[in-house]
Formats: sequence, C-alpha cells, structure tokens
Amino acid sequence: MSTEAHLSRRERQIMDALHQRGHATAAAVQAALPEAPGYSAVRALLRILEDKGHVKHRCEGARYVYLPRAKREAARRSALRRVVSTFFQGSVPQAMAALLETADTRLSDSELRTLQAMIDQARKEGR
Amino acid sequence: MSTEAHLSRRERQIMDALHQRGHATAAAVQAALPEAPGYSAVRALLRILEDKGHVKHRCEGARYVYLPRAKREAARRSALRRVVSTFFQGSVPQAMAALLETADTRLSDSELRTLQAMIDQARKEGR
DNA sequence: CCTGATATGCTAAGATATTAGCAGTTGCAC
DNA sequence: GTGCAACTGCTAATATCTTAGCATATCAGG
Repeated sequence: MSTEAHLSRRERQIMDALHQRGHATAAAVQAALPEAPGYSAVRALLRILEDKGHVKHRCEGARYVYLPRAKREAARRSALRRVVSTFFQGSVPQAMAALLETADTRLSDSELRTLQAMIDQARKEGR
Repeated sequence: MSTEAHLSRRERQIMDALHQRGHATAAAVQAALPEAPGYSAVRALLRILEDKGHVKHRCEGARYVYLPRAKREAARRSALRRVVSTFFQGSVPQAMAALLETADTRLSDSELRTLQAMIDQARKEGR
C-alpha cells in the first residue's frame, strides 16, 4: 500500500510498462513510455526503482532485462484492490458488474460459461 | 489515457481521495492523504488540479467543496480499463476471475446469484 | 458592529524528480 | 586483436513538484 502511493510520475509509468510486458530492456521501456524521455533518463529511473526495491534485473548477455520484483499475482491483486477501494467503495460485486459492461471486447459465450462455472464454485464453497 | 499518466504523485493521491469520497473540502482531502502535507499545500494542489481540468468546485457557504470533473461512471470504466490492460494483458475474464478470488470480503450467495443473472443476460444478448 | 475562526489567492523558497552527457565495459563481426 | 555498436555507472544541471506563509475575505456569535 505504501509502495505504490510513493512512486513519482515517471516511476509509475515505468512500473506500468514492466507489469504489462512482464520484463523489458531499458530500450523497450523507453519505447513504451508516453512522451518518451531520453535513453539515459530511463536507465537512471530504472536504477532508482531498483534501489527502492520495486524492480530487479537479470543480465542477459551484455544487457539488463528488468522485471518487477513483486510476483505477478500479488501485483494483480493489489491493483484490483486499489481500484475497487477507490472507485467502487470496496464493492467487489459492483466492480464485477462494471467489468462485464466494459464491452470493449464482447466476451465470448464460452468465456461467459467459464465465469458462471467459477461463480457456481464460489457458491458451493460459500455454503 | 493521457490524463492519468500525467499526474504527479500528490495530484494522484488527491484525485484518489476525491474519487473515493465523491467530493470533499480541502481539509477533508488533507486528512485523507498519506503523510499529509500542510493545509496550504493541499489547497495549492487542488487549485492546480482545477486549472488542469481534473477537478471542479462548488461554493458551499464560505468554503469550497471539490469534486472530480469526470463522471463517476467514466472514471470507473477508465480505471478498470487501465488495470485490465496493464495487469491482465487486456483479458477481462482473467480480471473477473481474479476479482472473484479477492475474497477480502467473501461474496454473499445473493450477490453471486445477481452476478450469474447478469452473465446470463450477457449471454442472451451475445447470441 | 466587532472579533475569532476558518476560508481563499497568491508568491516565492525548498525539495524531488528528470534529464543529458561523458567515461568506461562488454560482446561480436571481421 | 581491432573496431563498431550497444550497454552500464555516474555526476551535475534543469525542470517540476511541494510546501509554507502572508494578505485578505467571509460567516457566526456575542
């Protein structure tokens, strides 16, 4: 919780790019940023994020490949919790309803059936 | 899209507080901020956010009550889209599944039934 | 009608975040 | 082994964000 709230604008943009891609080189991150700054700037930010513990890197040949330090699952949960809390006053059902209506991409019938199965499962466990 | 990405750290915190509460005075916003800064600082930020068009205010007696300029529905959609895109590679079903498992608060059976009804509805419309 | 408490507008100082550029490495093709 | 191309580490300048404080306005109570 304290973690995300402290990131600066660029740091946040970079974390988003990394979460979206899973991992990326400095150059790839740069390409992904809105109003991309210089290459040096990106590298500096990545180093700072690494210092702060939000990011780690692997050496791949001569270069670094950066990735978020948090497990993907944890990051997902945390991001969802933040949105539900901030925009839906903590109501998970309302958030799910809004997701359903997102309709950017209409869900396929099989996807919907899968969701129903999951909900069935939840109902069984609940009782 | 361009909107949220540009906010600075404090600006974002303030927008979050406003979205969560719907509307708030400068003092209320201040109280809501992590590591709350001085009152003047909060007012200055609110003015800046108003300049940028993210916030508007009503006069209520002698004081201002601030609120996000975007309609709640739009803000919700936009926030969800961002999370789905950043953390779920655009997969709405995966996001819904994760929401279901959030289990911070276990959903009640009636909430689950409501969700199923919504999904049924979506399936009908889909075909 | 005063007065205190609580507001707002503004400006400029102080703190952070962002950025560019230089110097030194490393890997690879020739 | 030489040279090119692409990287990294670092430092110092610049831009931006945050903040405090002062001057002024408004409301409510005595």
